[in-house]
Amino acid sequence: MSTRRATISDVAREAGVSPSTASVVFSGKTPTSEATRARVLAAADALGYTGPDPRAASLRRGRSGIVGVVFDTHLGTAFLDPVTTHMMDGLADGVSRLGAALLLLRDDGETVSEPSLHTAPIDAAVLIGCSPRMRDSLEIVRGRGIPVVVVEGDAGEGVPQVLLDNAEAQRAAAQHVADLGHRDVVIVTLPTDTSRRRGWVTADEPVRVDVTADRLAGAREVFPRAPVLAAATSSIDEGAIAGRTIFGDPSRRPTAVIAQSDLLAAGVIRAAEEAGLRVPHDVSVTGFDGVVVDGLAPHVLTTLVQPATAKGRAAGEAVAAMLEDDEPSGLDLTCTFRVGTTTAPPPTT
Amino acid sequence: MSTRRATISDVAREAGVSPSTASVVFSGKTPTSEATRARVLAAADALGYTGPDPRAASLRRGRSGIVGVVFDTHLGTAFLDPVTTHMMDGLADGVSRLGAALLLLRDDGETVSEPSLHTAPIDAAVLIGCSPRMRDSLEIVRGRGIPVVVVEGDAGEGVPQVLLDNAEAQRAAAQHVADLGHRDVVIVTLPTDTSRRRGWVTADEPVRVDVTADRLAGAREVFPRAPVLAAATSSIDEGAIAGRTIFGDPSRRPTAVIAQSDLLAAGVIRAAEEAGLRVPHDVSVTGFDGVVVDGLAPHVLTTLVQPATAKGRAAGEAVAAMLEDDEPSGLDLTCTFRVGTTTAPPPTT
DNA sequence: GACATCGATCGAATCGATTCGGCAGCACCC
DNA sequence: GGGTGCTGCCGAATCGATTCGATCGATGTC
Repeated sequence: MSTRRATISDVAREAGVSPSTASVVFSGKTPTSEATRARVLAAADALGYTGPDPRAASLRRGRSGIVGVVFDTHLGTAFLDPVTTHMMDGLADGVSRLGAALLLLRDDGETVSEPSLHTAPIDAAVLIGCSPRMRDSLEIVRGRGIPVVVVEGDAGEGVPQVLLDNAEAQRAAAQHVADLGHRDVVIVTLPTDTSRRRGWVTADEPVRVDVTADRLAGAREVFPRAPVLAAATSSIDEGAIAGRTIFGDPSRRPTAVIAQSDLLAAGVIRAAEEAGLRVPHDVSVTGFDGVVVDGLAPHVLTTLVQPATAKGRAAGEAVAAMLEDDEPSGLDLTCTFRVGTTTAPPPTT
Repeated sequence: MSTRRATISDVAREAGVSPSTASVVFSGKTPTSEATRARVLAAADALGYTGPDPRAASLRRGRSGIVGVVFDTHLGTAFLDPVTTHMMDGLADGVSRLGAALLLLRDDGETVSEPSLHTAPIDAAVLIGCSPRMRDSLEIVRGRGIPVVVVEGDAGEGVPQVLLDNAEAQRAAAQHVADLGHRDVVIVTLPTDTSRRRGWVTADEPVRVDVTADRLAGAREVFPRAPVLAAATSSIDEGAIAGRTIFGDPSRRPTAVIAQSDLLAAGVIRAAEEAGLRVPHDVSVTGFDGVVVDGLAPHVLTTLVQPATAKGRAAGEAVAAMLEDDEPSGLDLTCTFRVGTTTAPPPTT
């Protein structure tokens, strides 16, 4: 019974047509008469043939219908971030017009087991962010001649990018804080490197993650001398850790904290409240992303709302365009500044 | 310049060996002399050959190294649920020993564009949950002769399942509530159907989603007559909506709410507090899942902690086993009951 | 010195479908 | 009735790699 599965040739023979005709019945690339069509379908049914083998089809076609999405973290970690989640959603939408599915790929440098970038049957790749490690991934993918789109990262010539006006947006938020009268500000950043080190960042230390660097640059335009504290990841817990560091020494408390993500901001707020500070009365906090942070109520974060879903969709559409030999068009998206209830003038002491 | 890419035959010719030898150098399936190995690698380098075409390889091998994960929701929606997220993480781990990657597939019934279950080059599939729609997916996949593992769903003979003791666990939690003295209880369920209808569920109404049905059965063992309210999805917001419905009429307020997920429970708690009720003094709330719900502090949810990551890993390993022709072993996992600060005896009025 | 042994390499078949030029049949028109 | 234009189907080449039995030298043994 369990001999090998039927092939399209078997079906063709059973239906009394040539393999090419049978193929055409399934793909619909060429018109066929209603009669043969029915015969082929009946034969397929009789033989339990469920359609062309995608492996063979993709070899011949040179297309697999799969777009790889490359992360540089544990998937669970990546999906913890609502921004990523929304972006994936947009991405799925964006590539769906291609009829493509998304393959989750992780490039953590030294994975030996190999479903990796080197060997995955993908038509195109989307790189999320652009840490140094990602740059390696980029090389690999380009080496394979696979079209690639980079979301929020600098990718070099010929690679369409989906960018956010991180620097300018963050500058605007910082300016808002400055306009309120704050002078004593601490900046809490996203990871500065893939090594995920946590701690104070000196002024001349290189920041290797584009998003982090851009937002930092924007904030520094307004507050060039503000102390900078890097978090190990974007999460409420990490924000709280940073917050405890910041508010731990009562003699050196800032009047405002500029966080590079909403999750971090939420954590900072939590830490502030733990330390007996009221937000925004004693300390102002700004975020970045504009995601819904559960448990932040009744606060409404002053933040930069970024179009996360649109970002994903744009990337998906750029991929689709490249695969259809259209011009690979990148896209620059802009954030919207939203004033919430977590910023106010500094305490008048 | 941009002629077609080099093939392994080109490399072989350039290196002065046969294609088979070149192939073997890349796959390492057969020992080769150091000298030829070096020559082949050099030739590959010279021609810009970056390794075997995965499409051709997978055709010949009959394996693609890809495991499909099938969802029946928007991906963004699915990933909003921390349980799913953790499970994906475990899954990625579990299949990694195969060197396989995960392909995100959505089966929303009528998608016409076709990266779908019918045509995806997957070696195996993992179905998450088992709504009626999923049962169709199951048929499709089995029709293609692809090994499949079902997580928390009834799949029929021969399909390994990764199950949770939903009914028993929920019964235990309900019993705890009963032991505290509660008699007036409302149950808030996960969606009962893919149509995602929200609202009261009558006693004889069929519940088509296995997880929902099992947990409901467990709760009903203790509270057979408790009113049942279905949420449209598992989220804090939905929980809050349900909570507002429940606490909206002051004359008919229950003393305890059994929610089928932590997110729902968190929402119910929020709604209770909106209505001026204190948890657990005025109303007790239990959850299910044991995930970390941001913003629930200072409450610690009384809930059933499920091993979400282990669930995913088990599914991944079952897949790996099937592909290696081992016995497909399912697994029954158990939840741990955790008493938190959201349950207490009913108010003594 | 002949023969068995072992390791590295080669040849040819194969995986399963798609594609495209060509060809047969038919209807239509003048 | 012969030429023209369509439709619908067929054949054969092709996509790029893998696999396995055969081959070929070289080494080791008696």
